[in-house]
Amino acid sequence: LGRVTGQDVARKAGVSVATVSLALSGRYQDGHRVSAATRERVLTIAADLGYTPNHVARSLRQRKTTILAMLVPRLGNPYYTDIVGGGQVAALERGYAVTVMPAPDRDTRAHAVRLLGGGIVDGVIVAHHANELVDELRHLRAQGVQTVVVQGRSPDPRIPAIRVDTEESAYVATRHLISLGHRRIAHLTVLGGVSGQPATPRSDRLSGYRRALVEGGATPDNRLVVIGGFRANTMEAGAATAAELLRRPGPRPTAIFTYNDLVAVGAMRTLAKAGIRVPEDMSVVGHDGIPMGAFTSPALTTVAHHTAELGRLAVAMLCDLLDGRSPDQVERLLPTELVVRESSGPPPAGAAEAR
Amino acid sequence: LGRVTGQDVARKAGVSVATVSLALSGRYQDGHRVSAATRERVLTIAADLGYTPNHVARSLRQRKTTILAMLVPRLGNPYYTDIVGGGQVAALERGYAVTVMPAPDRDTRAHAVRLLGGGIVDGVIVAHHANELVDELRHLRAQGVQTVVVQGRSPDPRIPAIRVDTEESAYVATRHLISLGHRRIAHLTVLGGVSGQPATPRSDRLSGYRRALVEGGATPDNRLVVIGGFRANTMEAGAATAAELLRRPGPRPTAIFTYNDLVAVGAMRTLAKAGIRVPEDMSVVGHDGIPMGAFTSPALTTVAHHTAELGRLAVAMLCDLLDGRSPDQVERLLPTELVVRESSGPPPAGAAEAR
DNA sequence: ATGAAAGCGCTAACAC
DNA sequence: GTGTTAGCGCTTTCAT
Repeated sequence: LGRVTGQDVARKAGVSVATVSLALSGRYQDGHRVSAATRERVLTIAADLGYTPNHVARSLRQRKTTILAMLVPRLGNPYYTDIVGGGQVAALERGYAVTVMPAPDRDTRAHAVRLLGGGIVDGVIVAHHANELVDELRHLRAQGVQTVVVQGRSPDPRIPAIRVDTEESAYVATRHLISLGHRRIAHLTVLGGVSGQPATPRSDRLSGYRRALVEGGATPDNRLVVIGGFRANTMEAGAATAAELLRRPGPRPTAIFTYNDLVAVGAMRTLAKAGIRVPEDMSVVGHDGIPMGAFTSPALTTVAHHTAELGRLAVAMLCDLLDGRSPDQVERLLPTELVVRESSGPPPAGAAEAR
Repeated sequence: LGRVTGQDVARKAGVSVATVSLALSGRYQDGHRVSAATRERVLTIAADLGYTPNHVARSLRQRKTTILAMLVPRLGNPYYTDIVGGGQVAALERGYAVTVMPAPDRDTRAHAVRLLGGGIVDGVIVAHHANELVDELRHLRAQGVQTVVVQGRSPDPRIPAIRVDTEESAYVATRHLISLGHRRIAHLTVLGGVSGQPATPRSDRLSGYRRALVEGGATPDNRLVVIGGFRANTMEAGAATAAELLRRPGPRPTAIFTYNDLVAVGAMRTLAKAGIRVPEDMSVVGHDGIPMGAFTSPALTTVAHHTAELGRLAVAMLCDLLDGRSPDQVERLLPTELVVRESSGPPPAGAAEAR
């Protein structure tokens, strides 16, 4: 379908393509300028014809796309989409557009990385359990595509990372429960790992949880740790792991700390169906602070990340990289914030004996 | 940062760039083939050098990007992200990658449309109250970028649309409440409209709601209709409009039908805080069937769209368009499904007198 | 102030 | 089988 090109505009305006480009770019540099008259004419004709410069050709020529990509595992988790939201406003301020590539599985991930490595964007922000994407990150870097990691470790000094200290935030969440008087605290978590290596539960949160437990004089008990599958950071998985927890023999926990807020929401659903009241019978504390947590009943106590800020800063770092400025620090940590709402309270009266 | 090009590979392999292209493309057509030996050599050298074809150059040459864009208002609403998810698998099956462009406001929307019109993708799926995007849609079409509308009207016979009949689904939702015995049914809705024209509440759902009311022998009462602001299809807006509803004088409704599930979740939160039990004191029925609705307490009764299918079919239609096949129908309607969960039940015993 | 020409990296037509 | 050549649509020297 005959797209209208700069050539068409040039012909109709009786000028050269170079002039069309100059007129439209509005760049008044060097001795190169275009008279107000021709400029005007070119502009009207371009508008008449509905001319839009071919962005692909421009990108090829300028070796610059003015587009940033954000690679996320899936859009179903508001945690990632909130990061994207923050990143997008920061990008727009700097003249970049943001495009989101969801890569839920191996195939789409491979496809996405191949494309991104092909220079269709100037840089990419990887918000994607980045520890599992080391190869992909290196590949992108090798192609000259600048990258910044969000909420993952930097695999390379030239790839800056920004994240939240999840060991610490898990510690804070668990300590909150301890300070309420809980001693039997369960943890619902998720399997993770780099391909080719044996899978282990995501260890940061687990160790923060254990640290708080030990510090509070409670002995970590593996029967209280339920490990969901690989992509088990979902409401479904939360419901399933909570059900598994309730099935296990032995005295019940009086509180649950979950991998993230989605898991907490799923767990609360299972508890409600089992007739277990939150927080009277059992407390629930989530992790990451997605908006949904403020609207559940009871509203969810959580350790909130500053998600939008995370995205904002990632974009800022990426733009610095693109401008040739290397960032002051390779790994940047953002603080978290304990948000106490309604789902956490003191353990039930009878629980002390069960201890 | 010296990207490695096909030229580099050619030089090192002692062949021409054309051969490199041929070898890598693996296309065995016409008389054009490359000997197994050179093919092998090119491949290893390419791998050694870490060569990735420049996708921008390829796109320019082939006038084909093999990328599809999905334009969505924002990522915070799972409704849209579920559509994207469905679209993505369909796209991948056909060899296309999907990229998501969130366009929450005027600026980003303009930016996105300019880019998309510049040929950076082969086609775009607009899942974006498309009635408000008529100009943008026409612009894209004029640029030769194929477009398909999801959940909006087709503004042009050459732009196919796929959607759910929301008048009907609102009718079904309301009729469900009527059949449970409710007569005072409130509706929380959202302001919409095309720019330049006076804003009105999104009329489809409102009229389906009214139709069911009239049919059920209940008189529509505007005091029971609360209209949120422009982008009020959120949990926050649901909480606010529900609060507004409770503040209004006159007998309380025994049920609420909401614009969508997010609004329902927000409304349920307000009801819970006001000590109003759902469904014993008041029923709530949502609309669109996002996953979250299955995990609230009580679980949300809703009219589910087949969201993933919507995305899947949109991509199928778009690919047909790209292959030169025009779709059988310009507007395609998908059925909805009433999902009765826990948030709807008979009105409280005393409610009959209040009628 | 404007035009001619080169070239971004790739693929496809054609020649050999 | 493989190399040569042209050209996708744009921007950007360099002349004029």
